[in-house]
Amino acid sequence: MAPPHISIQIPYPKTFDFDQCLFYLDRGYDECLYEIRAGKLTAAIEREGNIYLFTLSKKGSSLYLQINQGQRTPNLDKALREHITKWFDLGRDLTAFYELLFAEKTCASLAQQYHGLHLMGIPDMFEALCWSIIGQQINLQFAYRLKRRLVERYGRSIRYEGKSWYVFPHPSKLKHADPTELKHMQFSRQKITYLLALAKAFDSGTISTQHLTALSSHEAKQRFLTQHKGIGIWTANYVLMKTIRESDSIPYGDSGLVQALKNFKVIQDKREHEKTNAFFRPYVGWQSYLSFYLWRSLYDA
DNA sequence: TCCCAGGTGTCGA
DNA sequence: TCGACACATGGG
Repeated sequence: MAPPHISIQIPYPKTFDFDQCLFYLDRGYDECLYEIRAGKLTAAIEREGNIYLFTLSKKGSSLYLQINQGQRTPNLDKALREHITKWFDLGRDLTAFYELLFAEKTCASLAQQYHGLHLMGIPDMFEALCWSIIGQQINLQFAYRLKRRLVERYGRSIRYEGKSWYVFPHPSKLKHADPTELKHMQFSRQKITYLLALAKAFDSGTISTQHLTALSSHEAKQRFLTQHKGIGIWTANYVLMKTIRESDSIPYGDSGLVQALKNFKVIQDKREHEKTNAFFRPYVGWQSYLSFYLWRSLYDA
């Protein structure tokens, strides 16, 4: 175990506010892959077959990452740094986005209320796709419960101070999951079919982040994803936004997005597609961020 | 009981 | 291409 005083420093851009991000991560759902307590984030991560536990906190103008469990190596330091940078989108400065919000006026309050909130990603594409499928057409509370059952049954874990810390199940493990068992865990037949097919596709290499990022256009990426059963346009856009951080990936039709647009009086009905498009048009380059901020606004509505 | 929730697939016009 | 509908389950 690494001595507790050893920690990795991770710098962040001036538009970043750790507390805003922690608030988003800790919205009161039964999250099973990390824990937030007293301004610190603790989570497990799997690298090169080993599971490590780390805690992330803020001191001054840097984030500090402490490894609680697992042997520390230079490779691990680098991997953790990359993981946090991807998860919190630390490579991005939001100044231009805030200028746009102020210029467009309709949602200018977002720039003030959530200043420093970065788009919280899901770096692992398999996890992002599974999570999208789990969450389709059910309420988030139930979706989190299903995720917990899946993770605790098929995910690897590490013990630390009397508690198990899980990482998301690996495709090679999930592809062998028993459909009957998943049914007992309250997964619908559709979700079971989609999840098992997805696990097989990842395990065989049919779907991979490398394949996806190699495609040239947003449309090509959408097509690549939506040819798989269970992945529709909403899921494709959600994953492109959360995993490879496409800047203009709007999850059209999303019920939360529709609600937020109604709250801001942009639309009155979800079928007002042209009004929605016109609203998003000036935000090219930041449409994913705008969608994310609109989701965030729902928790204060 | 009814409607909705961070949808998707299928079918028929 | 588009709308209607089935799927599936919990919460308000």
